[in-house]
Order: sequence, then structure tokens, then C-alpha cells
Amino acid sequence: MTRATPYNRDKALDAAMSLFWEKGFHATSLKDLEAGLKMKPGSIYAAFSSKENLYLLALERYFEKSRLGHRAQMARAASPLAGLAAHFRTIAALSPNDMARQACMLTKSLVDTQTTEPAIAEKTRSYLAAMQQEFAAGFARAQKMGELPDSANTNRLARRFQANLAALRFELHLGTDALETAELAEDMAREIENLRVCGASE
Amino acid sequence: MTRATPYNRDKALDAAMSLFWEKGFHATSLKDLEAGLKMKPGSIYAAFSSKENLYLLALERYFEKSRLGHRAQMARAASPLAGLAAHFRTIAALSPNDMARQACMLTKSLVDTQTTEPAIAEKTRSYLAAMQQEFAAGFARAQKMGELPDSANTNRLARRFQANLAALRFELHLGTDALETAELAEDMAREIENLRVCGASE
DNA sequence: CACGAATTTGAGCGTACACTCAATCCCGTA
DNA sequence: TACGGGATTGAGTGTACGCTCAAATTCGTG
Repeated sequence: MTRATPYNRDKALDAAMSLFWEKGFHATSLKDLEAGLKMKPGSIYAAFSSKENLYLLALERYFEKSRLGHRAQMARAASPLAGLAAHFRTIAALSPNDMARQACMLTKSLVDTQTTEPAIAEKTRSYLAAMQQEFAAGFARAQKMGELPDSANTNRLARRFQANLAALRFELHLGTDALETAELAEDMAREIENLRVCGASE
Repeated sequence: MTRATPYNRDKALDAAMSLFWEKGFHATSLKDLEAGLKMKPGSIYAAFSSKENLYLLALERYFEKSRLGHRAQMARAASPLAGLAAHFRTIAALSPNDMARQACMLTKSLVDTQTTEPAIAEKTRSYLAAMQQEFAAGFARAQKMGELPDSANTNRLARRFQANLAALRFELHLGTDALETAELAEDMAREIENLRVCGASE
């Protein structure tokens, strides 16, 4: 029988995700990770092979959480378009000390690693594509329900949605105050709501 | 009489801007700069004091060029709103090998330096604010000319404009193909054009 | 209780970084 | 043409990085 692992993999990965999300791949040093994960270098390497691999696991974790969060948001909503619009307002309403009150980790990741870490950049792009798919599926459901006209291009709408999302979260990163952020989110949410065909049932 | 400086400061700063823009502050090493500026480390330090200071000069250069470029775009346009809308289309139409076919340097800079280089981050934020002012001035002119209703909030529009700009340029960074990028730019340009009060003269 | 394997430890490895400075070079001047 | 001094050079500095591995520790098992 194998000995029980004395470190908590889940907590360690959560800590890694926080660190990498906040500081990025390059600016997060092994020293930072040792402190954050409460593990010594040898243990980190035994458990996660390399800094790069740990980053990839943290990024995957972020992606899974994001997708789950989005799906929960959509499930809660009265209709697909309402859920998509709510996404913006939810982000702007994040508590001031919420960890998520910063740029999207995928956005930061791509900026940080595009020129230096091709493997990470590639994975990041694939997660961004998957999220866009997720949004496109939302718009497609809206279309099927008659919330969106048949002529609407769901992929194009999804791209626009993701662009808005990235921009809104960059605004959090910038530190723009809550009121102005809320206005921006409101503009984006209204843009979604205005797509609604008149008289569509919820 | 002082000896003529044998390095070309203008060209050197242009090279520094390119390097820093593409790779960011942290990922650009002194080795890269030596090669790009064709200067030895001692000369670089004699001319620019430090990597950080060189970066600040490169960033300032980028800001000045961006502002000048925007003003030229506005001067060329038939009306303020037309100029602002054209901005998006111009970016999407950039030649495939144009250096500017990537994320905005200010955006990248803030992501790269926010947690590690407070002085750079601060300067970056001030340039972003100045660009937003520039956009707000454009909307204000549109308002004065009757292109925009008096009720329009020019600062809010400018914030939205800048968010769209950042998002569009991030799409270039991502490597999205030209056609899809053009669609996104078109969505953003139309959003500006739709603000136009019906029957406003040009 | 003693053994052995799985796990953790942390001093220390090679490397690459930003940066320095004594030596050299080059050009305007006399 | 010889000189003086500012500009340029690049080997070399200390430091911090990602990472390793032999030794110590910890536990289930016989």
C-alpha cells in the first residue's frame, strides 16, 4: 500500500493558481511558490515535475473553474441572453477584495508567455477557444429559443462577448473605481440585451 | 566642443521600443537589447542609465506615436465619430507583418509590470489615462458638432472606446485570422456610428 | 519493534541575469 | 602630427534564478 500523501494537492494547486494568476509565470519565483504552497523545492519537483508543469496545472484549474462558474451563471438565469448579460454585471459587482477582481488569467497568461513559453501559450489559446465555444453555445441556445434572430452569427457574437469580457477584466486590473467599472459592465450587458428580438418569451 | 555622439539615439530608442513592445520588460534581456540597439552594455548604461529608464523612454515614445497617430486619423476623418470608427477598421486592416499587429504596448506593459515594477506601472496608467482623455475629447467634439446628443456621457463613451480598442488589439496578439478580426472591428466601428443622431450634418 | 519504501528536506548546483569599470579608442583641436 | 578627454568597450561582478540529490524522516507492514 502506498503511503498517504502528506501534502494536500488540491490546496497546493489552489495556492499555485493564486500566485500565478496574480504575478504571472515569469514574475512568480520558486521562492514565492515554496512560501505559497508551504513545500520545499524538492517536494514541489517530486509532485509537479517543473515550474512550467505546475503552471499548466494551475491554468487548467483556472479554466475549469471559469467554465463551471459560467455554466452556473447560465443555469441560474431566466434565459441564455439574460445569463450572458448577467456575466458582465457579476464581474463588476465582485467584492473589492475578491481574488477575481483582476484581469482574466488566460489573458495575462498569453501576454506573459507568448514570446517565451510556446507550450504554455498554446494551451492558453486552446482554453480561450474553449471558453469562446462555451459562449457561442449560449448564443446558439438563445437562437434556438427565439431570443435571437435566425440571422444572428453566434460565433461572431461569442467573439465579441469574449472581447468585452477581457476588456472589462482588464479594467479591474487597471484599478478603475467600482462605479466606472459598473458603468462599463452595464454598457456591455445592455449590448447583449439589445440583441433580443422584440416580444421573445423568456 | 563636445564630440558628436556616435550612436543614433533615435534609432536606438526605436529598436528598444520594438523589443520591449514585443517581448515585454521582463522577457527582454540586456543581451537582446545589446543586439537590437547594436550597443555594448557599457554604452547602453552610459546613454540610458538603466534597463528600467530605457523602458520608460521606449514607453513614452510609444505613447507619443500612438497619440500622434490617433490625431492624424482624426484630422483625416470627415467627422469626429467617423474618425473614431475608422480607428478600429484601420487596426484590423494592418498589414500582416506590420509591427503594430499585436496588443497595445500599454496594455502589455501594465500586465507585465503591475506587481513587480511600480514605477513603470504608474507611468503606464498615466499614459492610458491620457489616451482616454484624447478619446473623450473626440467624443466631446462630436457632441459640440451635434453628431452626438447632448445627453451623451463623453467620458463613459471614451472608456468604452478604449476597452474596445484594447480588446481588438488583444485579438491581434492572439493571432485570430484577418477576416474574423475585421468582423470584430466592424462590430466596434458600427457601435460608434450608431451613436450618431439621425440627420446630423458631417 | 525493526525494517523498507515512499516522502520530505534544504544546502548547493550551474546558469543567466542586470550591471560596472579599467582600459582602449577616436576625433576635434592646436 | 601629437595631444587630451569624452565615448566605447567587453570581460567580469554579485545576485537570484530554476532545479537536483544525498541524507533524513515518516509511516505501514511483518
